[in-house]
Amino acid sequence: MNIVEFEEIEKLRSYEKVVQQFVSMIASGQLKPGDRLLPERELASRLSISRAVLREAFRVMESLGIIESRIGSGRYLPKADINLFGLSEGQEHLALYLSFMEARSYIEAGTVELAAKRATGEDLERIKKAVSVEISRENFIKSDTEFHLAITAASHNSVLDWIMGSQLFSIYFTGVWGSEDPNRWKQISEEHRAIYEAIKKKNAEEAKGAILYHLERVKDNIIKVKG
Amino acid sequence: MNIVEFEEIEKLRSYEKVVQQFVSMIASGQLKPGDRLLPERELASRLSISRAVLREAFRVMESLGIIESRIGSGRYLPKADINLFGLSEGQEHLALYLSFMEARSYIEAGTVELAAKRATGEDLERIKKAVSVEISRENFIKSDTEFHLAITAASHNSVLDWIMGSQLFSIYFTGVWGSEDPNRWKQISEEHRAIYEAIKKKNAEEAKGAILYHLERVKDNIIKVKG
DNA sequence: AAGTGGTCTAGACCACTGT
DNA sequence: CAGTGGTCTAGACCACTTG
Repeated sequence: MNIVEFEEIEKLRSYEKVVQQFVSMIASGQLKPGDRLLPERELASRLSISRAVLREAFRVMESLGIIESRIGSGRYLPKADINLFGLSEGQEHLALYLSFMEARSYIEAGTVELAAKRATGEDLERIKKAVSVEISRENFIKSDTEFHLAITAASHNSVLDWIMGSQLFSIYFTGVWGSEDPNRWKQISEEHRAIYEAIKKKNAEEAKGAILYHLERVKDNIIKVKG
Repeated sequence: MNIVEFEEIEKLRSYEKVVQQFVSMIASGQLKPGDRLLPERELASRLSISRAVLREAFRVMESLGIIESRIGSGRYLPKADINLFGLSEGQEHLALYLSFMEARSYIEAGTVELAAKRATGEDLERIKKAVSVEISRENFIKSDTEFHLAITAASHNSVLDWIMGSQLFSIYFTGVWGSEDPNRWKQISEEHRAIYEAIKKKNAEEAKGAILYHLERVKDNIIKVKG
């Protein structure tokens, strides 16, 4: 996984910018499951891009499962299974988030376990650096994401790497789920540090326990705030 | 995840057919890491499709990480170390496959655990049906894939569903890893059945143990044959 | 019937790479 | 310099869904 360096980029292709724009609208909740997008032709003119580029973006989003095209009808955000977590209408957003956290608990149980076994000195440096950053409102998403991707890289498994770095996952990582509570920021730092220490000690079981605890806390915190 | 019914479909969009064609060429080893594809304009005329459709296909493959576009140079299959295929080469080939199996062990530990908790009668029917098929050389990939996707569906987690059903995973599922040994087919059926029974009993721990055992056996079998 | 996605045509110009 | 991807234009026709 590449480190996301916010300074350099900006050389994205047109279609990638479009995807990012939609991804962030989904992440922020401006676009919700079940919503219908504007017609392709109209969207193209509003965004000042050609239909061709817009369609490239749609294809990618389609393959990510974040939109559905229905011939003769339009493009939609797939409806979420809200029943699952005992949620009610209007909480589809939260339903998706809980599925995501659930999936992460399995996937990251894997990445930390492997990281504990395989992390090189360089890997540990990157994780340590991510842990050292003091969390603030501004850098919350960036530093949290970097911490989890640093562990992923240390797991040296290209498939897990692909999953954690996928555009779909970035929807959640860049979502509106950041905590506003400075006390929670401190706790997060401590939880991250515990994971780091366990990996450094090459104690896979401890690392696994630490990340599961961390993800559980993250989830509970969101439910408390949004649920 | 939708059930793949080979009888009905065929109504794929043009770009999906193109993606499938490339995916199967990668899975079969006709295309290898480092290979350069033909120029976009030439490929379009050879496949008798418009440049626009071909580009849609390339965008999707790009987002899957299975091709890279280099302006002014061409499109390439990523080199072996970072990439996710190489299914017909020697050693990297195997390393990649092991990454995949490793990732699956974590992900499917999740899907079976959740399936044991959440599977509906309908879900169990689908899994049972998949287990009931007698494995042969012809249906090996299809029936094995269907079994694992049926469990995934029963987990009722859209994120895990997306991962297991992704085109990237299909490269491995449709790869050259099928066993040729009829005795092994029988064992696979038994292992599948054990997983099914555990899910049916809603015994998550047993289901987890059963799938980890199964995946371990699959892996060992491949190493024995290909390693 | 109108709206919308799916696909195509037949070009064009730019930016970049490699020789 | 020629080749190649990135993007665009300005249309067109078909198949399908919805009212």
